[in-house]
Amino acid sequence: MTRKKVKLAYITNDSARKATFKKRKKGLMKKVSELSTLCGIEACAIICSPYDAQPEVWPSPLGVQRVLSQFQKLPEMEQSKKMMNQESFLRQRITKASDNLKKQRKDNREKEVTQAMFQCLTGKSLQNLNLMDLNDLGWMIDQNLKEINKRFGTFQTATTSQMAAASMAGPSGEHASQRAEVQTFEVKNDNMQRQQWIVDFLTPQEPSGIWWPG
Amino acid sequence: MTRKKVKLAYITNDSARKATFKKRKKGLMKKVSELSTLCGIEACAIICSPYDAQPEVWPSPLGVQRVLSQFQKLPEMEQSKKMMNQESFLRQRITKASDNLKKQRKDNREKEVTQAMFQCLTGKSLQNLNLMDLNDLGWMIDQNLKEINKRFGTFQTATTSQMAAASMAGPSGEHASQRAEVQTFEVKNDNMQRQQWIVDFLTPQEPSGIWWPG
DNA sequence: AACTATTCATAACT
DNA sequence: TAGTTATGAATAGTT
Repeated sequence: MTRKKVKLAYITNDSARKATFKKRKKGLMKKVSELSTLCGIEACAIICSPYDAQPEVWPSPLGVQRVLSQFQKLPEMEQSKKMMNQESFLRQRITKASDNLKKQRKDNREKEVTQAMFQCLTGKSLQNLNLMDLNDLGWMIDQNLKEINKRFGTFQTATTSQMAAASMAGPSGEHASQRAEVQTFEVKNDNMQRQQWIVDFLTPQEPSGIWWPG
Repeated sequence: MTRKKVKLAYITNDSARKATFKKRKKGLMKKVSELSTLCGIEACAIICSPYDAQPEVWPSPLGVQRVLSQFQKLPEMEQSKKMMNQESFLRQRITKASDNLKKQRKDNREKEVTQAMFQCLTGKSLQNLNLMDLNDLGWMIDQNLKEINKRFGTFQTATTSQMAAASMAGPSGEHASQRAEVQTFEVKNDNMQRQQWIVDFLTPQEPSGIWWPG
């Protein structure tokens, strides 16, 4: 019943800390054992704690000595070179976490905009979207239109397909259908026109605003 | 998309072994780092592999030396005493696994019998149960009856409750209701009687066998 | 290297 | 202290 994500910090509660230590020490030893078995490499672990008079080691005193001798043979300078110290280790994890956050935010935004797009298709008003939302929405619709046209190109050039495309296009599609002479729904990536359309849309004194059926 | 449970053995495929090594080494270092942070203890890890010219260590050369000095101070005999060697480690895991298997079998059996009991209540025939099944079923029904009677004792002694109890009791309940004079459904743990009942039940030439509604 | 279905580890609870 | 369980984390196989 793990409640939260466990903040990575010293556990101040004594008994909780000891319990966690016991569990994690066991888990760690198991991991070392598995790594060694699966990959056929020599590894050792040494854990010193106030709970045990002696350090706990894996796999055995001799095993530890064997691995240590490999390590200690290296001159001090060489040791430092390849090794990861605690600071760089943490720095690496922070960087990773930041990258991840950024990616998540991007994903979330894309999902939001996609949702807005589909809400358009089911007739929801766009009145509560701000300028940035509308811009992103327009971009996404363009992307979808491009994809649709690309697929059209693969199969046919007949005009019978145009209606289906229009029904999936949202605002830009609507916009496009107002100039029905255009033979396909090729995206005219005309940002100025869109900006104007959005401004028109957001201007309240225009009573003939675009409404979605629903 | 992990298919199987990963048998704990040397991975013969070279590239798979290397990939696993990389992933698990990273995971292991993270675990060591977390243990150290969460519990405020000094730990180090050293991993030697053919993939890296030098051993990889955590948390740093100095950190390793610090932990090692604690370890190496101990006389050899002391070291061996508390330490877990590879054999005893594996032996411990085997014992644990066996215990677990036994417990699982017990649990499964209990679930089986419980299922049979509820199938009784929904009118399924008992013809395909063997002697051991019936014995266990009887035992379980007794346990349930005991529990029911215990709860009855807590609330009331009125006879109106008896019918509800009978409807939950399964074969033994049916058996009991044939001696309707009994004031409560106290379990008469009469094994001889039950054995006889089971034998009767299993004897095919008895056409007046007990049938469950359904 | 990135992805996900799945196994594994374990925090919180008895 | 040890056992249980829901949930977060690690990772095997794949792309």
